[in-house]
Amino acid sequence: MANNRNSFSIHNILNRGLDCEKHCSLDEEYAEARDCSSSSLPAGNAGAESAQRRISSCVLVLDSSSSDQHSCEEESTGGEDNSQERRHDHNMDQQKAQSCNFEENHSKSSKKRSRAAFSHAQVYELERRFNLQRYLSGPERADLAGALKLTETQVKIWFQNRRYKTKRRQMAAELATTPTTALAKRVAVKVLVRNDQRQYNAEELPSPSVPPLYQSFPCYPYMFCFQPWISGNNLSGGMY
DNA sequence: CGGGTCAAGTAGTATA
DNA sequence: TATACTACTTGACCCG
Repeated sequence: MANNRNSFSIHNILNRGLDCEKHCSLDEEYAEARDCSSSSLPAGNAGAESAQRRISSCVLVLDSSSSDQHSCEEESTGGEDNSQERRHDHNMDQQKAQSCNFEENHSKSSKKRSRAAFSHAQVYELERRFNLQRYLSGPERADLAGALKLTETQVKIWFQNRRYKTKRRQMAAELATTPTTALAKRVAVKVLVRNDQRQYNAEELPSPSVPPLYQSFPCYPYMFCFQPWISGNNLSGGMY
């Protein structure tokens, strides 16, 4: 699991947010969701569709008011009566109970884990901030957490998950656009014949029993991008 | 009901 | 050593 770590410096971190903005902006995701949301969604774009619903509703909220918790609660009592809104109502109730007592809930080792779902306004603001910068300093995180009525831990985890999600999507996109021939394994092959002359003795020939590839490379999801035979940096998980 | 999404949990690592 | 990171994994929830 820890085999493919990429070390990074503060310099990388500070530059990363700007470098990757073109790949993973909210606008792009929203546009992509819009493009795919009509008929015949390919497999895997269900999320894009729901993202569209989610984001568009966020825009509706935030266009007309601020992004604080009050506007959020007002939104949930608005005219829309779809399931998303019902979910949101539930989320808000859940959050009233959870978000304020987040640390306490964590100290209790309850068997049943509850999943706090953030409100539209909270997600929108988190996304907006994520587009500006992928990493938050301590004070920045505290400010954002305070503004969104979340804990610093929740903001930190959200950014961690968001970075990983972006990376996964980018890797999947790269994989989809990379021709399969480019992923073919490069194998060092001994030159057997050169200028019509044999370059080997019969006993030098390798054993025909070559173990199958899958024995050498366990099948982790997303790991196939880090196959060691791919030289260069194009697919080496080059961190955005 | 299966699969996707998401917040949180976990393990290992880097850094101050 | 504490903290935050990545790279998953887990469990709850939602949707077709």
